[in-house]
Amino acid sequence: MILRTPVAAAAHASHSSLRDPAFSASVIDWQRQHGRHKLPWQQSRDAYRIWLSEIMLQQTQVSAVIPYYQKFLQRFPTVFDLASAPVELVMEHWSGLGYYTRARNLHRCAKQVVEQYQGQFPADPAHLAELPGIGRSTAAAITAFAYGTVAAILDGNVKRVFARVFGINGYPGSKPVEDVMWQRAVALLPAQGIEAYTQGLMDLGATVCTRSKPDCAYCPLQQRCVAFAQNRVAELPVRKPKKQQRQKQAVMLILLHEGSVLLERRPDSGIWGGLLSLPELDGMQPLTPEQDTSQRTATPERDLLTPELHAWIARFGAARSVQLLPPLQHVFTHFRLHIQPVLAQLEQRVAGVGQDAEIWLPLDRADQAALPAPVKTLLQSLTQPLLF
DNA sequence: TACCCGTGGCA
DNA sequence: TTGCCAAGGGT
Repeated sequence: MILRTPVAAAAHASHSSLRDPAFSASVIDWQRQHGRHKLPWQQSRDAYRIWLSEIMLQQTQVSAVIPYYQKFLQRFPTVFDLASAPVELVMEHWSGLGYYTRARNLHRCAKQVVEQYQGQFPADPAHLAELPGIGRSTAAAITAFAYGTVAAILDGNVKRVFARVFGINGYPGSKPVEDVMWQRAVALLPAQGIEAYTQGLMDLGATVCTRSKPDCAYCPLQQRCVAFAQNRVAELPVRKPKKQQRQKQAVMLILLHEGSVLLERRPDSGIWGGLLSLPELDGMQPLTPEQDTSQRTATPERDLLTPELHAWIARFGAARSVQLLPPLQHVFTHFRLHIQPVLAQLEQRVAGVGQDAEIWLPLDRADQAALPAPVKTLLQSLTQPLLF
């Protein structure tokens, strides 16, 4: 395996089979006639202004950026003004735009440009991409607009256009698909007119080849568009696959004595931080998919009513009975929790075991306690034993 | 490598 | 209402 720099890899990937001068010619011609020319950052070739706009536009729509861009430029007219400003002031002017590491990287980048490049943004995208907050695509956009450097961008607009025009299946966010698209992006670069070409790809994606209801009738690439020919415009690019919810399981112990249940206070950080909850015997173990699909049936008792469990219970007293209750699920934003309740009734409670971290709550007060919703539901169901 | 990061607009 | 996603980069 030969290691290559991104630039060398890009050049290597520029297979002649992918070249197609008519593609860039169509984009350039369309951009000059129908593209956007009056955006605030298009009025100069000042690398500082172009850089600022590109950072603000990362994952952010034009309409949201414009007021921030103008206000920012008014307060920080040059890279020197920005570099010498306190980061708190920069954050104030970024507040509301989101993705705040962009603002910190912007400030760091300004300092580096001043210190390492005497305030002049480098014209080599490889050098530019070394700076904080500037990746391969942003570096190419900045150098193309500011210096006319021929380099490829690959943002969300380009990915959408490419996915449709070339009929690329697969999620563009995945590494292999992105690699294919970078190869296309490099191979299709024009020798002349990089500014109009780069802007044209962005404009096409933003105004014609939109995510929903694209204006194929006015698209300069319609004749060569695979998705249009196959009537698959609505299907491409492929949607981001829904990440399968993480599955976790917990065995919760319901230890009863004289109408009260044993609770623990959870750590302040993490799920249910600071709430009271039932003791969890084996923490939250991830479930294998096989286990997940078999959750309809209760875990075999022999697997759960172990000697360790009985020993754990015995610390609190003599158990009259230990039994499994029906499992239940609780859905969080980012994972699904499978709860296996174990009900144990104490004949006698060992005195002095209850430390300050252990709380005995009367069951009839469960509805008022600071309990997680599924735990509260579980405890309340105990007062209606007919359910079991 | 897949996930995280903020906010607003849209269907 | 909810989910998806928009001029990506850092980890």
